[in-house]
Amino acid sequence: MATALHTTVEAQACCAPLVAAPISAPDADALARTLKALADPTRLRLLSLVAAHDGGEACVCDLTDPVGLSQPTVSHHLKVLVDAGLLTRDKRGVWAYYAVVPGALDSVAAVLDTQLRR
Amino acid sequence: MATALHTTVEAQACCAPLVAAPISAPDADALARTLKALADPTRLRLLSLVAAHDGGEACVCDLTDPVGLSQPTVSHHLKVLVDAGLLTRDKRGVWAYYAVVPGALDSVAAVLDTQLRR
DNA sequence: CGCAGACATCGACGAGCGTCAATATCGACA
DNA sequence: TGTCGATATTGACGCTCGTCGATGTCTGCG
Repeated sequence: MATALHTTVEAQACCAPLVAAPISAPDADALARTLKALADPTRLRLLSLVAAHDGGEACVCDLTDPVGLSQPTVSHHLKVLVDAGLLTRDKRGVWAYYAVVPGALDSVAAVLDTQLRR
Repeated sequence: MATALHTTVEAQACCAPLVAAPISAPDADALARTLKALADPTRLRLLSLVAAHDGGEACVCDLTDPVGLSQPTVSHHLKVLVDAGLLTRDKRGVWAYYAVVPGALDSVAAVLDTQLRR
């Protein structure tokens, strides 16, 4: 589904007029959906493992052992991350290769700084 | 309890050697605790409302109406945010004034960029 | 074709979360 | 002292989440 986080980021990320108006309810909902996908230690480790892997991509078999969970559980977490727009899935032959979406984390960080700073 | 997020941030936030090694399990746990506090639309709105309020602080009575929830529920969410180290509580007389912790959100954003970028 | 392996889906279970009404606590003020 | 008002705490409810074992689906290979 890839929640878009289309919150209007000000022209420049640095030194915006700080918090002018509070976040709207729909924007808060969208941000919360993305953060909920991130707010799990296993998913953070999976994201990190994929990012640190050779070529920036990894298949499920590379990730099952490091996190110490069953294969269905790892597949479930990866699906959550893909649905949140944080990971991409590329099935080549028998293997499914996951890679981090380039700007996704930056967007989250930018919204946090822009909308909630003081 | 104020989870510290003491993950060692590289010397400069910009252009670090990207993801060298995956996040450790304890670090992932600490980050997840903070993100879990953020991953709720009501708490995001409360954080935003406090940040946007005059003087950077607000009491419970200022926040109950905008979010449309009961007073105990708002108090509960504020306690979660304080326990996560994202808000401070200052009780003056009958009122309790909440304010955003200056660097907290920046830390979260920095860890996201540093540990999970590619 | 038939088998083996990689991954996804399903169903179920226990734990945790968000919300509320009811109640408790505490400070201000008459 | 006694009452009022602002906030915190408690107990309960329904719902969501993380995890697993079992099973389904699809690909490559003999």
